[in-house]
Amino acid sequence: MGRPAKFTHAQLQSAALSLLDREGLSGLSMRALADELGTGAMTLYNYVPQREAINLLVVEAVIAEAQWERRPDADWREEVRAIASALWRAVRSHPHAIPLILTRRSRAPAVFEITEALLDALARSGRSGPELLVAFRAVSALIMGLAQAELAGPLSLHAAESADDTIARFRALPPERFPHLIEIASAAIESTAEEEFNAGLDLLLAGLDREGASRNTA
Amino acid sequence: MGRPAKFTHAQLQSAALSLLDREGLSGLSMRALADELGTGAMTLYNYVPQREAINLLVVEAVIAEAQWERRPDADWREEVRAIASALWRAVRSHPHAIPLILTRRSRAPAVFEITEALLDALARSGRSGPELLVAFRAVSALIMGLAQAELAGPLSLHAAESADDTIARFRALPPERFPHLIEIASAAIESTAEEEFNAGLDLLLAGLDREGASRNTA
DNA sequence: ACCTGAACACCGTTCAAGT
DNA sequence: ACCTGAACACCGTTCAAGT
Repeated sequence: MGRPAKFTHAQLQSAALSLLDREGLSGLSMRALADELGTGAMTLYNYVPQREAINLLVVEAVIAEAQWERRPDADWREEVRAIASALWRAVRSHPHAIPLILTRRSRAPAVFEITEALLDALARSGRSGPELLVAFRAVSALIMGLAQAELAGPLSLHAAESADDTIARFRALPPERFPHLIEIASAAIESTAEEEFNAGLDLLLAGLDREGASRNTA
Repeated sequence: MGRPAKFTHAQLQSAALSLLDREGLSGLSMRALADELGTGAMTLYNYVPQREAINLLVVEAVIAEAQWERRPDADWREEVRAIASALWRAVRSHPHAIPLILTRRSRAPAVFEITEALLDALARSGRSGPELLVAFRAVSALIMGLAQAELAGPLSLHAAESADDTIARFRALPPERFPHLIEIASAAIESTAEEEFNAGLDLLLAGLDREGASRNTA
């Protein structure tokens, strides 16, 4: 922590994120990031011990974008929904960062805040200890899994290939072997990611509700 | 096609997977894979158009390992559980492949088979079209998200750091700000990945059951 | 047809040197 | 203390050449 210093940590962070958004995962290199900042590659090592720290910086930035209205006295289902949606939206708005987030989200300090908020909401369903852990695991797995699914295709229409190509690829499958695959591919064409996320979360919330209720009455 | 050919496709595939298992994601390079096979890097391009095809080969191999007992007349919940567990186990036994699987699973033909089987089981809950799509999305997001969560820590004890280190890291968090985080970290120490997976899947199955039931009686 | 070495344009990072 | 160019050990891939 000396004097002037050419860049701030925040400058590195936002330059890295915008470079990633613009050029994709393979475009985020030390050399390219240095270029983006108008300096040489080695200068970055004055701010960061290794390349991996840039990845963490990016994950931190994306998670920090998740903002929601805190309402500690709202129904716990509403609160879970608000937090989960905020996280899902933040992640989705930086699709190239998703592989990084999936593998590093728990090493980013910013995730502690939103995780604690989610846990607080889930705890109000009457869970604690191992049950709280499982509820948390399930909700966050669902959020990240659904955010990811969009990128992984082939049910996604927003990938490199067009909707027509996707339909064509599924039409090419033998219908007697893959009738349901063809069925959901058709359904996917008419649905949006938001609808699917909300409906998927509803399924899990129904399970959380029911399991909580059955235990409360037992 | 062609004559002799130095290697079979299956040889490439299993060499790539064992190299990945042994050396990790960064150890799986064209040059290292060629070494593993006792040839030069450029030879691989006789079998594969680009590096990315190696990734797909690996994903294909892992998914193909998911085997389960087909029982088309069993209760749909049991069938979903059997298929989901098989997939989860296959993925978990190749942890270094997880980032590849997450982002490429739907481009691997082997995934069509198991997906159709999962869809068939889910369809027996009385769902079709958009509802079947959402049920499928939720189940597969949960499987992949839970398989991934283990690697991402910090609630994982199987990562590079020891259990004591993990506990210490959470003890260092201010308890008044992160009470629930500390609570589930303690719970995680005494639970296994299998227990968490089964309990998480139970939550979702309860939701699938309830939503299905309410619709059937409406 | 299948094979392969040399070479090119990239990486992250070490080292040694500058102020 | 912060900065930085040269150099090293890697990448994936093109090209041109071998059988």
